[in-house]
Amino acid sequence: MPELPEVETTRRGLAPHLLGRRVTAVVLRRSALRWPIPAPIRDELPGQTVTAVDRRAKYLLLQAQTGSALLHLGMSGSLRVLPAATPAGTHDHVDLVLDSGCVLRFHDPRRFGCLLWQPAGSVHPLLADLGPEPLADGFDGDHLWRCSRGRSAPVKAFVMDQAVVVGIGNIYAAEALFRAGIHPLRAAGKVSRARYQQFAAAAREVLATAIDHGGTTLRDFTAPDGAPGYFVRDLAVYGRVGEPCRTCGTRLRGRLLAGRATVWCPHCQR
DNA sequence: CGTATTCCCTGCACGC
DNA sequence: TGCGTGCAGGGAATAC
Repeated sequence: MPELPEVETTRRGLAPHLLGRRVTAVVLRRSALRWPIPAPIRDELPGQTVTAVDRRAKYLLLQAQTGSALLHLGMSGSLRVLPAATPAGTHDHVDLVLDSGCVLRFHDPRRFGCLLWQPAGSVHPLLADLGPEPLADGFDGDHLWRCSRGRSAPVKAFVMDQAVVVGIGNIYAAEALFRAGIHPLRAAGKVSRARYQQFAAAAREVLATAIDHGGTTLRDFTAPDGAPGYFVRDLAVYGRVGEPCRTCGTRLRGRLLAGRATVWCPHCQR
């Protein structure tokens, strides 16, 4: 599902098609995804040129002159660049028509995604309280250790909190915790500084490798050229409940944690 | 403030 | 074959 690597894969795929292109029209086949699509997307964006395609956390920002289009893929969203004449299918909610003869098409069956507008010079409230980027300077084990003191929530929920560190969702939390040898149910405040340093390194490695492999495709995700992500073959624990641990052979355990499927190796993770 | 729970939505895998 | 049920999950909203 779209976590940081899938959003970054999308960003990299979109950039060459969008940079320097003018949005000639916006086609809204649905007025709201998770939230109503604000008027400036329809009224202000057409005629403007895309000057940058950025990512912050799991959000994509298409920078234009008077503001930025802010996109979130939610659970099932994907963006494709297609020839303008390509007929729209079910759940193809929005097209940004480009002066290149292509359209940027937003497809999202479950409609947990969003398309919002951020006026130039302002920061959208959704972006205001986000934690550091895990692949940038400013994120390390000490940051996690300091944030976690006194927190009794399970460490898995803690590292998925976007105010603590961004971009880590259910899949990559499970994978990074496995690589760091940390049990997902352990209280965040009881995890040592050294363990958080291991986790930070593991998270960087998992995210970077997943980006190299074009993300993880379980069902819906595709890159803008339609390609699936191949990191699914590298998953050590996610989706493997009851199967043997690839390190020690122990049967992987699973349970629901804060509404999320959680998987771990009872031997390798403490 | 922190934590746990609910809800939004559709498609698909199940079991009967 | 078809129908009901449960699950998938990002993250805001809500309750405590």
